[in-house]
Amino acid sequence: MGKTNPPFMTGVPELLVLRLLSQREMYGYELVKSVRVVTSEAISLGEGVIYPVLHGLEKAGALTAKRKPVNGRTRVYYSVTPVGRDRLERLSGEWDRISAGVDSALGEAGLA
Amino acid sequence: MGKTNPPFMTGVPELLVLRLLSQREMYGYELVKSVRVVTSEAISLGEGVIYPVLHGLEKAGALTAKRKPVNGRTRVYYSVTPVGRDRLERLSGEWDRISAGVDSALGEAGLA
DNA sequence: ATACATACCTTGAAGTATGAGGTATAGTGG
DNA sequence: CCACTATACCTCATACTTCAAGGTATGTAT
Repeated sequence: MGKTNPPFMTGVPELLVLRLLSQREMYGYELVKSVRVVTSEAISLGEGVIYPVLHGLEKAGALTAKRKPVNGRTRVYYSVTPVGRDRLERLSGEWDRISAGVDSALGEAGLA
Repeated sequence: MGKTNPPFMTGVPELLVLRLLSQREMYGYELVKSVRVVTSEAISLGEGVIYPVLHGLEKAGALTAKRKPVNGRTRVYYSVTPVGRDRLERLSGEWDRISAGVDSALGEAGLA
């Protein structure tokens, strides 16, 4: 049934979604593909990850949704609110702190 | 009641414990303090985190435990087994992959 | 006596990434 | 005309794991 809490991924989807949407509005399906691109294929998030994150952030007031019909299909575009920008900054700082800590610990011996 | 799944921390305790023990054997209480030191105070893990990780890794065959009486108190020293070294390498590579991906995504716009 | 550091431990709570599965329309190749 | 793929939205159960708080006990300093 697949792994549920893979190492180092907690919080990453939310951070990436906020980061991407802070540059331009996008819809869910587009985000799925964009994450792969901006992480150089290092990280791949399924729709089952993206959509819940989107809904959660919208409920938290960090995103606003806008429905647009395109070619008969409906797309839901998301934009970042001021609340979302605060959240991005906070999360981003948290990431920097922790990744610096881990890298510091890992590099104790043979760093290039 | 305190946060349970803080962002970016999943897998980090295990990685740090394996990394520290790969350098020299240590006991739980010592690890708690060492983590703070090697991460430059960026990461602090309580005993409620360290001990379960230790027990889990021992059960998985990644660590071996050795009881030593010191000054009337008992210390349990842990060492990394070959299985643990494999696990450390795998986790370490995973960390590098994901942190590189995130950094790449975060740096898309205004990197210093 | 009081308090703090050492040193081990367990427990309940809660968040969350994942794969699989579900619906529906548009376009493409045979 | 039919099958298949891509687009585009969605939900759900599972299982993992960190965390704070609390518990036991000894040594040391005040």
